[in-house]
Amino acid sequence: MKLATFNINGIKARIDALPRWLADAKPDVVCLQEIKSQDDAFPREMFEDMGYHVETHGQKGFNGVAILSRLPLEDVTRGLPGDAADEQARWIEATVMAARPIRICGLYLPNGNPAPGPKYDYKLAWMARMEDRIRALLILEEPFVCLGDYNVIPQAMDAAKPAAWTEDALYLPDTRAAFRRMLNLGLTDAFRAREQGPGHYSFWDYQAGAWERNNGIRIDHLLLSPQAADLLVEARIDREVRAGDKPSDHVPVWVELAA
DNA sequence: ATGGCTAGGCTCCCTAGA
Repeated sequence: MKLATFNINGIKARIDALPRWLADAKPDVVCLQEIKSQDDAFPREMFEDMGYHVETHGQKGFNGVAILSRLPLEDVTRGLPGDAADEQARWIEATVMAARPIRICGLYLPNGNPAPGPKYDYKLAWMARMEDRIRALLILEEPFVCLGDYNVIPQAMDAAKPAAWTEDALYLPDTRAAFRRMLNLGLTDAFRAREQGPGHYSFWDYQAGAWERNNGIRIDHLLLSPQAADLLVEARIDREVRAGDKPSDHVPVWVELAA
Protein backbone atom coordinates (compact mmCIF):
# COMPACT_ATOMS: atom_id res chain seq x y z
CA MET A 1 0.00 0.00 0.00
CA LYS A 2 1.38 3.36 -1.06
CA LEU A 3 0.58 6.03 1.52
CA ALA A 4 1.46 9.68 0.90
CA THR A 5 1.31 13.12 2.49
CA PHE A 6 1.07 16.30 0.41
CA ASN A 7 0.60 19.89 1.58
CA ILE A 8 -1.08 21.25 -1.54
CA ASN A 9 -1.34 24.92 -0.41
CA GLY A 10 -4.90 25.39 -1.63
CA ILE A 11 -7.11 22.94 -3.53
CA LYS A 12 -8.30 25.61 -5.97
CA ALA A 13 -4.75 26.57 -6.83
CA ARG A 14 -3.73 22.92 -7.25
CA ILE A 15 -6.75 21.80 -9.27
CA ASP A 16 -4.47 20.71 -12.14
CA ALA A 17 -1.23 19.80 -10.36
CA LEU A 18 -2.83 17.46 -7.80
CA PRO A 19 -4.70 15.20 -10.28
CA ARG A 20 -1.57 15.17 -12.45
CA TRP A 21 0.52 13.88 -9.56
CA LEU A 22 -2.17 11.34 -8.55
CA ALA A 23 -2.28 9.93 -12.08
CA ASP A 24 1.49 9.72 -12.17
CA ALA A 25 2.29 8.45 -8.67
CA LYS A 26 -0.85 6.33 -8.17
CA PRO A 27 -0.89 6.45 -4.36
CA ASP A 28 -3.47 4.27 -2.60
CA VAL A 29 -3.98 6.79 0.19
CA VAL A 30 -3.10 10.50 0.37
CA CYS A 31 -3.37 12.86 3.30
CA LEU A 32 -3.71 16.44 2.10
CA GLN A 33 -2.98 19.58 4.10
CA GLU A 34 -3.86 23.23 3.58
CA ILE A 35 -6.85 22.50 1.37
CA LYS A 36 -7.92 26.08 2.25
CA SER A 37 -11.51 25.14 1.53
CA GLN A 38 -14.71 24.35 3.34
CA ASP A 39 -16.05 20.81 3.04
CA ASP A 40 -18.86 21.70 0.64
CA ALA A 41 -16.47 23.60 -1.65
CA PHE A 42 -14.00 20.71 -1.98
CA PRO A 43 -14.16 19.18 -5.49
CA ARG A 44 -14.81 15.66 -4.22
CA GLU A 45 -16.38 14.35 -7.45
CA MET A 46 -13.14 14.95 -9.34
CA PHE A 47 -11.32 12.58 -7.01
CA GLU A 48 -14.19 10.10 -6.73
CA ASP A 49 -14.07 9.85 -10.53
CA MET A 50 -10.40 8.91 -10.15
CA GLY A 51 -11.39 6.06 -7.84
CA TYR A 52 -10.83 7.69 -4.45
CA HIS A 53 -13.01 7.83 -1.38
CA VAL A 54 -12.89 11.39 -0.05
CA GLU A 55 -13.04 12.60 3.56
CA THR A 56 -12.49 16.25 4.37
CA HIS A 57 -12.09 18.40 7.45
CA GLY A 58 -12.15 21.87 5.98
CA GLN A 59 -12.25 25.46 7.13
CA LYS A 60 -12.73 28.72 5.31
CA GLY A 61 -9.60 30.27 3.86
CA PHE A 62 -6.89 28.57 5.87
CA ASN A 63 -5.76 25.19 7.13
CA GLY A 64 -7.98 22.21 6.28
CA VAL A 65 -7.02 18.55 5.87
CA ALA A 66 -8.41 15.69 3.78
CA ILE A 67 -7.92 12.02 2.98
CA LEU A 68 -8.17 10.45 -0.48
CA SER A 69 -8.20 6.64 -0.44
CA ARG A 70 -8.72 3.92 -3.05
CA LEU A 71 -9.48 1.56 -0.16
CA PRO A 72 -12.57 2.03 2.01
CA LEU A 73 -12.20 4.26 5.08
CA GLU A 74 -13.86 3.50 8.41
CA ASP A 75 -14.22 5.27 11.75
CA VAL A 76 -13.39 8.73 10.43
CA THR A 77 -12.85 11.34 13.14
CA ARG A 78 -12.11 15.03 12.81
CA GLY A 79 -10.14 17.32 15.10
CA LEU A 80 -7.26 16.65 17.48
CA PRO A 81 -8.61 15.65 20.91
CA GLY A 82 -7.72 17.60 24.02
CA ASP A 83 -9.12 21.10 23.47
CA ALA A 84 -12.81 21.54 22.69
CA ALA A 85 -12.22 25.27 22.04
CA ASP A 86 -9.72 24.62 19.23
CA GLU A 87 -11.56 25.34 15.97
CA GLN A 88 -8.61 25.04 13.57
CA ALA A 89 -9.00 22.19 11.05
CA ARG A 90 -5.65 20.44 11.36
CA TRP A 91 -6.33 16.77 12.17
CA ILE A 92 -8.29 13.91 10.58
CA GLU A 93 -8.16 10.19 11.37
CA ALA A 94 -9.47 7.12 9.59
CA THR A 95 -8.89 3.40 9.36
CA VAL A 96 -7.78 2.25 5.91
CA MET A 97 -9.35 -1.11 5.21
CA ALA A 98 -6.34 -2.79 3.64
CA ALA A 99 -5.67 -6.53 4.03
CA ARG A 100 -4.18 -5.40 7.31
CA PRO A 101 -6.23 -2.37 8.47
CA ILE A 102 -4.12 0.69 9.26
CA ARG A 103 -5.13 3.71 11.30
CA ILE A 104 -3.92 6.95 9.73
CA CYS A 105 -3.73 10.40 11.29
CA GLY A 106 -3.47 13.22 8.76
CA LEU A 107 -2.09 16.36 10.39
CA TYR A 108 -1.21 19.96 9.71
CA LEU A 109 0.85 21.00 12.70
CA PRO A 110 0.78 24.74 13.50
CA ASN A 111 3.60 26.87 12.10
CA GLY A 112 4.13 28.72 15.39
CA ASN A 113 5.80 31.89 14.14
CA PRO A 114 6.51 34.39 15.49
CA ALA A 115 8.24 32.80 18.46
CA PRO A 116 8.00 33.47 21.28
CA GLY A 117 4.34 34.48 21.37
CA PRO A 118 0.79 33.10 21.43
CA LYS A 119 1.20 31.30 18.11
CA TYR A 120 4.23 29.46 19.42
CA ASP A 121 2.41 28.62 22.64
CA TYR A 122 -0.41 27.15 20.51
CA LYS A 123 2.09 25.08 18.54
CA LEU A 124 3.68 23.55 21.65
CA ALA A 125 0.30 22.92 23.28
CA TRP A 126 -0.89 21.27 20.05
CA MET A 127 2.19 19.04 20.00
CA ALA A 128 1.52 18.01 23.61
CA ARG A 129 -2.05 17.06 22.65
CA MET A 130 -0.70 15.09 19.70
CA GLU A 131 1.69 13.24 21.99
CA ASP A 132 -1.28 12.30 24.20
CA ARG A 133 -3.14 10.98 21.14
CA ILE A 134 -0.11 8.93 20.08
CA ARG A 135 0.16 7.43 23.56
CA ALA A 136 -3.50 6.37 23.37
CA LEU A 137 -3.00 4.77 19.94
CA LEU A 138 0.17 2.95 21.01
CA ILE A 139 -1.74 1.11 23.73
CA LEU A 140 -3.70 -0.68 20.98
CA GLU A 141 -0.47 -2.23 19.61
CA GLU A 142 -1.70 -1.94 16.04
CA PRO A 143 -0.23 -0.38 12.89
CA PHE A 144 -0.80 3.36 12.62
CA VAL A 145 0.83 6.21 10.74
CA CYS A 146 0.87 9.91 11.64
CA LEU A 147 1.59 11.77 8.42
CA GLY A 148 1.47 15.35 7.33
CA ASP A 149 3.07 18.76 7.46
CA TYR A 150 4.73 18.77 10.88
CA ASN A 151 6.30 22.23 10.49
CA VAL A 152 9.31 20.73 12.30
CA ILE A 153 12.89 20.61 11.02
CA PRO A 154 14.09 17.65 13.09
CA GLN A 155 17.85 18.10 12.71
CA ALA A 156 20.41 20.46 11.15
CA MET A 157 20.84 18.06 8.23
CA ASP A 158 17.16 18.64 7.37
CA ALA A 159 17.81 22.24 6.28
CA ALA A 160 20.06 23.53 3.51
CA LYS A 161 20.93 26.52 5.70
CA PRO A 162 20.30 25.50 9.31
CA ALA A 163 21.84 28.72 10.65
CA ALA A 164 18.99 30.67 9.05
CA TRP A 165 16.42 28.80 11.19
CA THR A 166 17.86 29.05 14.70
CA GLU A 167 15.25 31.60 15.86
CA ASP A 168 12.39 30.07 13.88
CA ALA A 169 9.44 28.16 15.36
CA LEU A 170 10.19 25.25 12.98
CA TYR A 171 13.61 24.67 14.50
CA LEU A 172 13.68 26.06 18.04
CA PRO A 173 14.95 23.62 20.67
CA ASP A 174 11.49 23.25 22.26
CA THR A 175 10.02 22.35 18.86
CA ARG A 176 12.61 19.71 18.11
CA ALA A 177 12.36 18.34 21.64
CA ALA A 178 8.59 17.91 21.29
CA PHE A 179 9.10 16.09 17.99
CA ARG A 180 11.81 13.92 19.55
CA ARG A 181 9.46 13.02 22.41
CA MET A 182 7.09 11.53 19.82
CA LEU A 183 9.91 9.49 18.31
CA ASN A 184 11.03 8.39 21.76
CA LEU A 185 7.60 6.88 22.39
CA GLY A 186 8.64 4.31 19.79
CA LEU A 187 7.66 5.90 16.47
CA THR A 188 9.86 5.68 13.38
CA ASP A 189 10.58 8.58 10.99
CA ALA A 190 9.96 6.52 7.85
CA PHE A 191 12.14 8.61 5.56
CA ARG A 192 15.12 8.46 7.92
CA ALA A 193 14.69 4.71 8.24
CA ARG A 194 15.46 4.49 4.52
CA GLU A 195 17.65 7.50 3.73
CA GLN A 196 20.49 9.07 5.71
CA GLY A 197 22.45 12.27 5.30
CA PRO A 198 21.74 15.87 4.25
CA GLY A 199 20.16 17.26 1.09
CA HIS A 200 16.65 15.76 1.37
CA TYR A 201 13.91 18.38 1.55
CA SER A 202 10.11 18.53 1.23
CA PHE A 203 9.58 22.33 1.14
CA TRP A 204 11.16 25.14 -0.84
CA ASP A 205 9.96 28.72 -0.34
CA TYR A 206 8.41 30.52 -3.30
CA GLN A 207 10.71 33.46 -2.56
CA ALA A 208 14.30 34.24 -3.39
CA GLY A 209 14.78 31.41 -5.84
CA ALA A 210 14.78 28.86 -3.03
CA TRP A 211 14.00 25.99 -5.39
CA GLU A 212 16.62 26.96 -7.97
CA ARG A 213 19.22 27.21 -5.19
CA ASN A 214 17.97 24.03 -3.49
CA ASN A 215 17.47 26.05 -0.32
CA GLY A 216 14.93 23.67 1.22
CA ILE A 217 13.84 22.11 4.49
CA ARG A 218 12.42 18.69 5.39
CA ILE A 219 9.23 19.30 7.38
CA ASP A 220 6.72 16.79 5.95
CA HIS A 221 6.99 13.48 7.77
CA LEU A 222 5.45 10.05 8.17
CA LEU A 223 5.86 8.61 11.67
CA LEU A 224 5.17 4.89 11.96
CA SER A 225 4.02 2.92 14.99
CA PRO A 226 6.19 -0.14 15.76
CA GLN A 227 3.64 -2.40 14.07
CA ALA A 228 3.58 -0.13 10.99
CA ALA A 229 7.37 0.14 10.92
CA ASP A 230 7.51 -3.65 10.59
CA LEU A 231 5.61 -3.23 7.30
CA LEU A 232 7.88 -0.51 5.84
CA VAL A 233 9.18 -1.33 2.37
CA GLU A 234 10.18 2.03 0.93
CA ALA A 235 10.09 5.77 1.74
CA ARG A 236 10.64 8.58 -0.74
CA ILE A 237 10.21 12.28 -1.47
CA ASP A 238 8.77 13.24 -4.88
CA ARG A 239 11.02 16.30 -5.20
CA GLU A 240 10.53 16.69 -8.97
CA VAL A 241 6.91 17.76 -8.33
CA ARG A 242 8.32 21.13 -7.18
CA ALA A 243 9.52 21.81 -10.75
CA GLY A 244 6.07 21.29 -12.30
CA ASP A 245 3.55 23.88 -13.47
CA LYS A 246 1.97 25.93 -10.66
CA PRO A 247 3.53 23.81 -7.90
CA SER A 248 2.77 23.85 -4.20
CA ASP A 249 5.72 24.97 -2.09
CA HIS A 250 5.67 21.45 -0.56
CA VAL A 251 6.14 18.14 -2.42
CA PRO A 252 4.64 14.71 -1.68
CA VAL A 253 6.39 12.32 0.69
CA TRP A 254 5.32 8.67 0.70
CA VAL A 255 5.88 5.17 1.99
CA GLU A 256 5.19 1.73 0.62
CA LEU A 257 3.84 -0.58 3.32
CA ALA A 258 3.45 -4.35 3.04
CA ALA A 259 -0.24 -4.10 3.96
C1' DA B 1 19.33 40.25 1.59
C1' DT B 2 16.14 44.18 4.21
C1' DG B 3 10.00 38.83 3.65
C1' DG B 4 12.47 39.07 -2.53
C1' DC B 5 6.33 34.85 -3.65
C1' DT B 6 1.77 32.73 -3.33
C1' DA B 7 -3.06 32.05 -1.92
C1' DG B 8 -7.47 33.42 -0.16
C1' DG B 9 -10.93 36.70 1.25
C1' DC B 10 -14.40 40.51 4.75
C1' DT B 11 -10.15 41.59 -2.61
C1' DC B 12 -7.48 46.70 -5.56
C1' DC B 13 -5.04 45.62 0.42
C1' DC B 14 -4.98 42.73 4.19
C1' DT B 15 -3.42 38.23 6.73
C1' DA B 16 -0.86 34.01 6.74
C1' DG B 17 2.46 30.99 5.37
C1' DA B 18 7.61 28.83 6.60
